[in-house]
Formats: sequence, C-alpha cells, structure tokens
Amino acid sequence: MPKKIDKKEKKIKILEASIRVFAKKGLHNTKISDIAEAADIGKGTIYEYYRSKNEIFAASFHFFLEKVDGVISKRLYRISDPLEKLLAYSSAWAEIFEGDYLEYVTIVLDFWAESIRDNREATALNLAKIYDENRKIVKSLLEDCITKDKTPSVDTKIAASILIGSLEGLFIQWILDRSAFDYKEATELSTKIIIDGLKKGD
Amino acid sequence: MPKKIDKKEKKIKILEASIRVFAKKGLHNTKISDIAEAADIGKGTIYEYYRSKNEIFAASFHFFLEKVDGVISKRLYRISDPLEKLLAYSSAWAEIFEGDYLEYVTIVLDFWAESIRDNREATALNLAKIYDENRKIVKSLLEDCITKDKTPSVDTKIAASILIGSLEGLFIQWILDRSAFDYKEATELSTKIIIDGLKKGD
Amino acid sequence: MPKKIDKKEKKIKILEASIRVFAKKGLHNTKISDIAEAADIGKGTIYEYYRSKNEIFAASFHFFLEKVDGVISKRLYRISDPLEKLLAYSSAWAEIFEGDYLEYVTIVLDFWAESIRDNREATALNLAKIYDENRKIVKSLLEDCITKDKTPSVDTKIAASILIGSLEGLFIQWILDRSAFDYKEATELSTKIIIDGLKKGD
Amino acid sequence: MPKKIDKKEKKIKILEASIRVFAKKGLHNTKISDIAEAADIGKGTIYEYYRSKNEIFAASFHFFLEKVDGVISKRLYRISDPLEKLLAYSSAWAEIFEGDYLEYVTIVLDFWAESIRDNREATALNLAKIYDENRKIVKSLLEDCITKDKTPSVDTKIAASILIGSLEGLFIQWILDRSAFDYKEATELSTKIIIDGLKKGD
DNA sequence: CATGAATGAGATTTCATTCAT
DNA sequence: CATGAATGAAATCTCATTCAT
Repeated sequence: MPKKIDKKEKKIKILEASIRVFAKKGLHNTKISDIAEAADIGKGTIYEYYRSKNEIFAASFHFFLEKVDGVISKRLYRISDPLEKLLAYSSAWAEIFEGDYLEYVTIVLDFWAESIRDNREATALNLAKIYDENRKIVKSLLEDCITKDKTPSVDTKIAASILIGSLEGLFIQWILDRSAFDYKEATELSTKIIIDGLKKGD
Repeated sequence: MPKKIDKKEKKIKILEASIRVFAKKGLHNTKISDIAEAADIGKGTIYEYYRSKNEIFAASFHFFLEKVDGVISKRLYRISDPLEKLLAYSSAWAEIFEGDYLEYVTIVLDFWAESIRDNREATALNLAKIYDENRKIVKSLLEDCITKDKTPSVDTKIAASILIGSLEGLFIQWILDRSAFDYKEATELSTKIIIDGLKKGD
Repeated sequence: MPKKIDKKEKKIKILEASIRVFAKKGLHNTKISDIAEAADIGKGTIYEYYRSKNEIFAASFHFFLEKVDGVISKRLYRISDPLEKLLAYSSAWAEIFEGDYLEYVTIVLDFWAESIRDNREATALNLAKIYDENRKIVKSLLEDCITKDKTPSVDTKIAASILIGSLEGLFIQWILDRSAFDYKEATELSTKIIIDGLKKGD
Repeated sequence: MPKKIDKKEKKIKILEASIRVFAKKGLHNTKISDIAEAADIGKGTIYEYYRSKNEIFAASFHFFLEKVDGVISKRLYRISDPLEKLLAYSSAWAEIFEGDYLEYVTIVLDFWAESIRDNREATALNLAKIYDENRKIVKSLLEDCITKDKTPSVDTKIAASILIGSLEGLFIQWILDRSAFDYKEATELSTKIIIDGLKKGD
C-alpha cells in the first residue's frame, strides 16, 4: 500500500516545514500560508493532512520531542559509566541546538508557553508528563553516580529537577545572548558542580 | 472643568488589569476588549493611555520586573552574610510567585518568548541586559561565599549563570506541575548544592 | 449685552481656526481636536458653539465666501469702466489667494467636492446658487463691455460661464503647480482674450 | 485544481465597482464593504487584489485617466484640420461624461482634492504632470490654429492653460447645475471664443 | 461656561478555513 | 488528491460626541 506511505511522508514534510517557520516567527505570527510555502505545497493541501493550525503545532511539538529523544538515547546507549552517562545527557541538548537544529532553538519557548496555557491533563501539549519522565531518568542516573559510595542525604528527585532545571535555565540565557557563555561547556560544568555538591552534602 | 484625573494612576490600573489577563490568556489570545473589561473601562479609553497592545505588553513587562526588583532588594537589604544573601536571592522568586503574584506566574513565559523573538538591542523587551545584570550580582555574591577560604577554581560568571539557570529551570517545571516539588525548598537546596559543588571542586 | 458679542466672537475664532486646519488637512482628515487645538480651546467647548463637525464645515464655507465677497465688492466698488471692472473681478481671486489667504487655497477643492456630493436644494453647501449669482454679475459686466458698440452675437450667459470657468480652471492648475504660470497674469489675460473673442465673433 | 482566475479581469471588476461607489459617495464616505458589495464579492476578497483603500483609489484614478485618454486619442486620430482637432478635444470631455461615464462625473472632484493634498512628486496621484502634458498638446494645437497667418502675440503656453481651464471650470459649474447650460455647446463656444480672442490680439 | 476624560459605533484589515474545480 | 480563490468572523484602532465636574 504505497498510498499510506506517501501520506505519512507528506505529513512529515509539512511538519518539518512548520517547525522551521514556527521557530522563526513563533506560533501566533505564523500563517498557514507560510507553512504551505515552506513545504512547497498549496495552502489547501495542508488541510488534507491536518485538521487545524493547532494540530500542526501539537504535532510539530511531538515530532521535535521525538527527534530529541532519539538523539539522547543514541548518545546514552553505549555509555555504561553513570557519570559519563549523566554528562552525555547534559550536553545532549547543547549538541542538538548547536548542530542541525540550531535554527529551531526558539520554538522551545513557544512550546513551553503554550503548554503552560493549555495545562490540562491529557492534552496534546502535556509537558508535565515529559518532565516527569526525564526527572525519573536523571534521578536514576544521579543515584548511580552518588551511591557508589553511600546513600545520598538529599532527595534525589529534587536533585534531578535541579539538574534538569539548570540545563534549561542556561538554555534560556544562552538563547537571549549567545555570547554570554559557551552552552556546552556550561551544561557540563553545571552537571559536575551539582554532582560534587550532592556528594559533599554528606 | 472635567474631573482631574491622575493619568499615572490610571495607567497603572490598566497595567494591572492587563497583567491579570495576559497571565490568564497569554499575549496573543488577549484582546484589547478583554483588558478594557478587566480594567472596567471602555475599549477606547485604553487608547487614551497606551498607543497599542504591544506597548501595553512592554509596559506590563517592565512593571512586573520593577515589582520583582523591589521585592528582591527589600529582601537582600539587611542581610550581610553572603550565603544568607544568596539563599534569600534564590528564594525571592519563590516568595514572589507563592505570594501576591501567584496568578501572574504564567506571564513570565510570554515575556521570555517575546523577548527572544524581539531580540534586537535597544528594544523594549530586552531581557539579555537584565540577565547580564543579574549574573553580575550573583557572581559577586558567589565569590563572597566561596573565597572566604580560597580562590575558586571555576569561572564564577558561568557559575552565576548556572545558579540563575537552575532557579528558572525549576520555575518552569514547577509551573507545569506544582505537585512535582516545593518550589521554595527546591531553590534553596539548589543554591546550597551549587555552592557546595563549587567549594568541592578545589 | 456683552455675552452675545462674546459668543459671536468665539464662534468666529473657532471658524478661523477650522478654516486653517481644513485647508491644511482637508475635511475628512481634520479631527475636532485639531480644530480645538488650533483655536486654543477645549475640545468640548467646540460643541457649545457648533452642533457638529459638518456644521463647522458649512459655517467655514460661508465665512470664507463672505470674505471673498467682501474683497470683490471692495475692489469693484469704485471702478466705473466696465472692462476695468471685469479685469478687477478676474484678478480678485488671484489677489485673495496670493495675499492673506494663500494658505487657505486648498480648502476650495473640498468645498467643491462636498457641495457636489451634497447637491440638494436648500442645503448649507449650495454652491449652485452662488455660481448663478456670479454668472449674473459677470453677464452684466460682459454686456456692458461688449455692447458699447453693438449687440453681442453670442449668449452672454454662457459667455459669463466661460469666463468664470476659465478663472477657476486656471486656479486648479495653478494650485497643482504654482510654477506653471503666474496666476494673476493668467486671469487677466484670460479675461482680455475672452472679451476680444466675443467682440470678434460679430 | 481551483478555478483558474484571470486576476487582471477581477482587478478591473473591482475597479469598476469602486469607481461607481466613489462617484456616488466620495472617497471618504466609501467603505471597503461598499465596494465589495458593489462588486458582488466578499469584503476579504478585495484584499486579495489590492492592499488598501487608497491603493484602490489611486488605481481607479489611473483607470479613469486611461479611459479618458483613450476616448480623446480616438477622437483626434483622424482629424487633420487644427481647428477641428481643437474643437474635438474640447468637446471630448463633454462626450465622455454625457455618454457612458455620466455616473462617474463626481469622482473627478475627489481626484483633484486628493491630488492637491498629496502633491508630492512621484506620487500615485500626480495630476500636475498630466496637466503639463495636456498643456503641451493644446499649446501645439493652438499654435497650428493661429499661426497659419502670423505669429501669435500672446504666450501660447498660458493660452493653453486658459483653454483647458475654461473647459474644466465649465465642467464644475455644469456638475453643480446641469440646467445652467449645455456642456458640449459651452465647451465648443469657449474654444472658438478663445481662438478668436487670440487672433484678434494681434 | 469650559473642559477633557470616557466612550462605543464603526472602519480597516488579517487569516484560518472551506470548497468548487 | 491538490489547489488557491473566496470568505467573514474577529481583531485593532480612530474619533465625533457626550457629560460629570
């Protein structure tokens, strides 16, 4: 059934175009016609594949997250040392945005803003769940790092939140002023400092 | 003679209404008529005080920052111990949002998003400058904390970025899911961990 | 009753201001607040003296026409030679616009445009009547000029229309490009040529 | 594939509708929705073809001028006798407005008024240039008429202005009161009188 | 009387979505 | 399927007029 495949391919084509445009202009300043133009198809054709602009936004959101997930998994896959794994996790975002996705940087803020506005359970933009998953992953990695020696004295769930938070907080500052610091360096340093801090707390 | 009106007071009245609405609906979903209604005045009256919706948004941005600045200065004012000062700084945001400004929480994301989109020098929404100032303050506080004993081995400017980043990254997670952790506790813990980490790094 | 006089004076003050503004911006681009500012009074005060913007426009129209009438009568008053009288009539407009009323030039077009749109009998802007009166005056002057010798072979009513028409047609061209010709010279020449033409026609 | 639409044809359709409405109501009292209704299309459709109301007005101005130009050229084309040519020129406008374009008469005043207000070089409504061209044409025709015999004693450039002026001045009077005289007859008479006057001046 | 703050009707313009071809 | 012409709901903004002081 070649038709089915074509359909999926075209959806992705539209998605990639939409991410490019959303990133440059933001959700609300992006017109359907902009996306159509970027995807090099007719304006009406969009509606053969997506029901509305919001649906495209939600889809591009997930498309983006999947890409990110893919990059992260691939990076963590082979590493076994917990510290190395954590450092790889930390610098993954830096690598993503400094690499192929450089131009998509600004879309993340829109995802955040819309997610918060649309914060009901079971919505297409539910970021809370994603953060929760990430906290679990990082929590586990952190525990592996620290408890080689002894039980940590601080709540590793909060610690995970702090580590993730620092990565994203740095990200915001870096987007606003890319000359403020080197993002990759900062994320790695942050991770090291936090791990050291957790160990010392004993 | 018509009623003598305090223009400044009315501008603030409109601003407070606009912040309330922006916070609930976001910049792009907020209509001028929403603001007018919230301020309990006519639609046309808005334009006696502000030239456009964007001007209101920029003004509410600064109004908000000034409030925050005020709260922070007041908290740091009397404290002399550097560590205490840093902890006070860290928990100031928590206090702001958990107190009177609870409902204004979500507007911050819009500020970020719009600022990034409108990232030219000398624009009304220039956040880069504000972050730079904050980094300088925190850098100085950090140095006071650590160098009591010896020279720090890491770049304190990046360290300041990391600390601020963690506070804001935690903020985002907390907005998305307020049950994930206690925000105030998390910010204080984060500050302690980072200071410990910086000390241990030697 | 000094109140009465004050009232009239203020109406005139408003009128003079309105003519100045209408002349510069045109009827539709003139705001009531512009007139108030030009008259150096409050916006609401205008409505103590005039019921609406259109009423002001109509009043300024008549005020202007009266001024013109005054200038013309004064010029024709002492002259007895019919040709001289006609030449004086012809150059009167030139004198008006090249003198004190230079800046008011453009308002005339608005008067025309609005008059045509509002072309009902008995309306405040009825220009048809005014033209009719002028045609009668010029017709009579023309007859005095020509029939010194013999009866004219052409309809002097149409001839009067032609003469008046040429003065105003020249006026439009002159407003559009004041370097095209000297208006006063052109009006006088026009009158001479037309009189000559009427005489020759025999 | 959607209906293949001739964009140019639709622009003209809109233009013709707009001229009809402008003629009846004037530029400033004409709403976009009036034009849409007259063109029997949706309000939004207008903006697919023109960027703004002013653009439509400017376009209708040129559309109108081209029509007029076309009519005049066609009339003068075959005539070789200079006097006949001049008479044909003079009565062309009469023919235009008494024929198909009768209802469009009043729009001319708006063109004048707006042109004068917007009197910068290189603007869409630059009438000065058009008058200049017309003066040149009439000047040349006049010279052909008069100098058959001898050199004219008056400046033929001003004479051309006078002749054109009389045609348009008559036009204004005629619009205001169509019973005042027969427009076509008046224009021809005017031309004859002026030529006679120019000849006699010797 | 004088005022200018307040207003809302109304105008322009945008754009997501529909649908005839 | 693909398209883009057509649309009207909805948003911003203007300004003549009112009216409390």
